[in-house]
Amino acid sequence: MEERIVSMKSDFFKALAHPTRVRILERLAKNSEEVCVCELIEDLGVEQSNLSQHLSILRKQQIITSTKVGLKVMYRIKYPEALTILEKVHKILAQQFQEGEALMRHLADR
Amino acid sequence: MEERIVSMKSDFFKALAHPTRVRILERLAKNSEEVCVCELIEDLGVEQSNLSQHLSILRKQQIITSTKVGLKVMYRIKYPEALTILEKVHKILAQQFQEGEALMRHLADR
DNA sequence: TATAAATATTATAATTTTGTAATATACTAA
DNA sequence: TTAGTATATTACAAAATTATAATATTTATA
Repeated sequence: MEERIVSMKSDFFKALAHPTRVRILERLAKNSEEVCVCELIEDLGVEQSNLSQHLSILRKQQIITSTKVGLKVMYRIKYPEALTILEKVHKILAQQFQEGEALMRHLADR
Repeated sequence: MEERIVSMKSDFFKALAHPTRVRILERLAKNSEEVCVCELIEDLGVEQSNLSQHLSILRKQQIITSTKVGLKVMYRIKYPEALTILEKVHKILAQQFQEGEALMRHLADR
């Protein structure tokens, strides 16, 4: 049971473990209103099909939700706590930058 | 450049996106002291080689650090903020449980 | 009803991640 | 120096993730 919770936590992190999905959340965070898929396609510059799959992954984790309005589908963040997690990661990276570690490590692995 | 930061954020989440790595962090969080690899092997019940690789991934992201003491290598959490992130995820899951969503979704995808 | 627009789903090949097994390294003690 | 202990690294096959392309679904409108 504890086993299962751990697995659910790692699933949560998996949902955030892709640049496009991080960008989706940051875009939704910007104007805390709903954003339609069409606008996300424009702003993020990714393929419609690809974006749709990434949205699906975030939706399954209940990090975002959507409502259909006419032809369009509007997405918004469901758990604002997810945003504070993103902010915390940003702060950790900032700290690592100060110590000169973050960028070097990042560059090393490419 | 912003592009690169987004990529570093998703790399950070990737480091947490595995049950064994979540368990490593939670084990290190328990007694906020150092823990040797041998103890982690015991407690987590995973292969030595496998554990070592997971430790390596967390080390690269600077989430943990190690010091060698004789034959043993002691690990500890480097950025305590990483733990608060884990706690936040726990709270989000708890909320989702209350709404009856979390477990169902988890079970559905197996 | 037929067409078009917006989004989702499916299939699939390429890439990445993972676990196991084997080997290597670093340190201690005899 | 030799043997033993603790941990890391490497090689590789299996499993999971990803992007692209093709197709399907839903809704609006002519």
